[in-house]
Amino acid sequence: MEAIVQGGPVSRASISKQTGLSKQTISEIVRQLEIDGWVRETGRTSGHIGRTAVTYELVPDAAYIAAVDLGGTKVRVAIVDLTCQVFAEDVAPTDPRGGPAVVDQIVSMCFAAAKTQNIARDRIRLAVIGAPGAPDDRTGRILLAPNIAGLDTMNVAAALEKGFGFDVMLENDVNLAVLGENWLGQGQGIDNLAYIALGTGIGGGLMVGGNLVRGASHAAGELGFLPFGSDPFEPESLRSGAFERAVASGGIIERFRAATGKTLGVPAIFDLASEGDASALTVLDDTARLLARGIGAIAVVANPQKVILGGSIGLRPEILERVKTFLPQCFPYAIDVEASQLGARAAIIGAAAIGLGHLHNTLFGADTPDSRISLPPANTVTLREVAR
Amino acid sequence: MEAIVQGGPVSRASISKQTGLSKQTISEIVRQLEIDGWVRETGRTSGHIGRTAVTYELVPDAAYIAAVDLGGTKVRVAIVDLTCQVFAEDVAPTDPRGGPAVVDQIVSMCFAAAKTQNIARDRIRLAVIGAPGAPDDRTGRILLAPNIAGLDTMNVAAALEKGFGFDVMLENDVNLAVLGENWLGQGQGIDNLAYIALGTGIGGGLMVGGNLVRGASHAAGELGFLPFGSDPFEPESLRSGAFERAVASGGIIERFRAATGKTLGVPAIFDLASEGDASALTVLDDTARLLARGIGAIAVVANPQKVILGGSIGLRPEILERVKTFLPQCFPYAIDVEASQLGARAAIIGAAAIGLGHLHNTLFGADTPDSRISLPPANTVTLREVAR
DNA sequence: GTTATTTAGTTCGGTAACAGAACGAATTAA
DNA sequence: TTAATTCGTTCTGTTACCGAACTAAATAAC
Repeated sequence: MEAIVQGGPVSRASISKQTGLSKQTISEIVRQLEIDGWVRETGRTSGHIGRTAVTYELVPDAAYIAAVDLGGTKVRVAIVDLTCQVFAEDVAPTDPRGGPAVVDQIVSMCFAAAKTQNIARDRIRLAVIGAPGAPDDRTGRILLAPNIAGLDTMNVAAALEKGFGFDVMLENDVNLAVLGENWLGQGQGIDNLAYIALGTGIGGGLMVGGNLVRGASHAAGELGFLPFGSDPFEPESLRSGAFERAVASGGIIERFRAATGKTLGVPAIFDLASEGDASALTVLDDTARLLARGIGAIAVVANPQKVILGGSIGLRPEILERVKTFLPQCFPYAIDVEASQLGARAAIIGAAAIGLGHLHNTLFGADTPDSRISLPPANTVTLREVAR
Repeated sequence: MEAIVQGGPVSRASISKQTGLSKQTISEIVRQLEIDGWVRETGRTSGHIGRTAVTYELVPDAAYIAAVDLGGTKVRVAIVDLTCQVFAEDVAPTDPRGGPAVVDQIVSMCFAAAKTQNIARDRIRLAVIGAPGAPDDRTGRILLAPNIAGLDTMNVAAALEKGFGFDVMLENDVNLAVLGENWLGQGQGIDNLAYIALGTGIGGGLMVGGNLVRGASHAAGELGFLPFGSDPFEPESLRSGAFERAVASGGIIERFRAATGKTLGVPAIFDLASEGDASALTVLDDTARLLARGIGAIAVVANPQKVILGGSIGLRPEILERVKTFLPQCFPYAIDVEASQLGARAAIIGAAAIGLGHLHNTLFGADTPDSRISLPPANTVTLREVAR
């Protein structure tokens, strides 16, 4: 029934052709789905030779998914239906107490958002939570997430499932971002895709052969520890990452301070650069050179077709244009690099992607030939803002 | 029928338990395989309560595979049976004319090796060729292989299939090596595995989630272009790789020459180091530090559980012990690093692995849930040398 | 030695997930 | 109006399994 998910109104004969299954088989399956309430008739085709066909579509509000992007400073939630239409969305500062307080915050924000649209709680079937660090499937803990207290000492997944009353999936937030780009962003249709989030820190998400790369201990993409930018053998590099020290906002501020004696924030340094300040321009150049090298390192290992930049610094056009200048100077073949158009919403969209794929699979018993996520195509999806 | 492949003599009831299929289904399948000549009875179980069972095994010589490791200087071929027993093996210098001459050389070496064991040509069902560079599935060419002339201007796959008279598969040689390690080497049972071949040059093979990483243009693993070791913005680095210039044999020789004024080959430098020569020891230390950083870079992107070192330099114990010292100094968490025990044979074994997996799949119509290769377990496999 | 228990293997009849063939239904084209 | 095309249903069939029941053949217990 991927054919119904994959397209808008569709006839049974059309599904038969797309899937190679016989018309009688498709008729039977669609009959059952209609009885169960998952699909409905939308009308008939017209304007072509031959008998007109009855068209069917997925019933969008048969179920909803809660998508959450949990960050060290903010938490963003959204309620989406089976066609990924966003019915409710909210952003709030992350509860600084961490642990159970954050769990409670997530649950109540989701249910509050649903309530603003009169979506009953029992229509929400699944929640997907993107969080910094490495979610541990076996223990339900979130490891390597120093920005939020208490998540590595409790079973976050179980607590969320208890609070929500339905299934919860945890995933790294940058991994969700690359999924979101792959689904609705500039990474559509690309099986080998990298995403770099550069801001206060730096992290990466990677898809290889259409699959997310998590790694043996879910530590893939910890780009801050690339062994260049500063001396990787220094103790400070072991703690916070040789590359992150140099390329993220702290490194930018430090390089500007070393050149000018002044301590400014990153936005102010970008402002000075746009006014032609020589030191600021040099700092941006050095940042972009480092980022180009980081992109080269990813390309050497995994050969992505495209690299998408996100994060407060990664989204800056000044950085992208410089990276495009420097990358060909330090890497032997062309790599497509773009700034994310989804921006801060990439992870939410990725969460919705995982949730929809999971829900579709469990509802329709789909047996995908690999672990690729099967989703509606981008042109059937609308992202509708709602007033908060 | 993976159960038969996966174990030695096995009873139908045992297969039924392993696979969850019913006894009657298994009986029927085994009957058909026996009729077709793929399996045969080996005897009966004994010494347990209940009826004794008839045991079956794969008929090893029902088919053979030709495994080939094509390098710039040598070509190594092997003929293996369905249990990966090596019946014939040969090594020869690669024909320097390249192109069609190399194709002819491969074909004739394989058939000659088979003839030494009286294996009829029509018993060989498949050839797997590992070559440097990037095999292009669409055109049958091998790109990025400067060491062997003419492979990027002809359809190598088609020429080999014409010469052999059966199917041919092409794959990158380092990718085959990591597969070999994953199957019969120290990477057994590891889904996230990296292999580094360091000698005249450097290359990497990577498995993520049990799958080979080839990348968008099959350029994954070109470790020579990691952006450190030397300045990646220098034109020479763009040509031959900033990292490769520094860490491979050319870089070792150059660093020793710069320190001593003498030009020696790599083996001689290692000899001097074992005699306590301070400059030679420093050169080895620097090489290992660079290699440790390279391992760190792979770990940052893909988080492998283990890294296996191969190649003439990578196999040196002096390098491994230094890498183990330096890696914890520049990377925040432990990575298991080992020197390959398969050594120069890793790629041949990987070729046999791919060939066997492919053959098993086509013969038994196996529908694996993902693209993992299904192979006999290591303990049923013998690598038997034959006199040449 | 006989009986009880356990495990292997076969037979019989059945289900689920499809499919080919045929044909009626409903539209446009000639 | 007829011909051609496409949709959808009915009827019958195939394949890849399965449960239930039973026979066969071994060890364990008495």
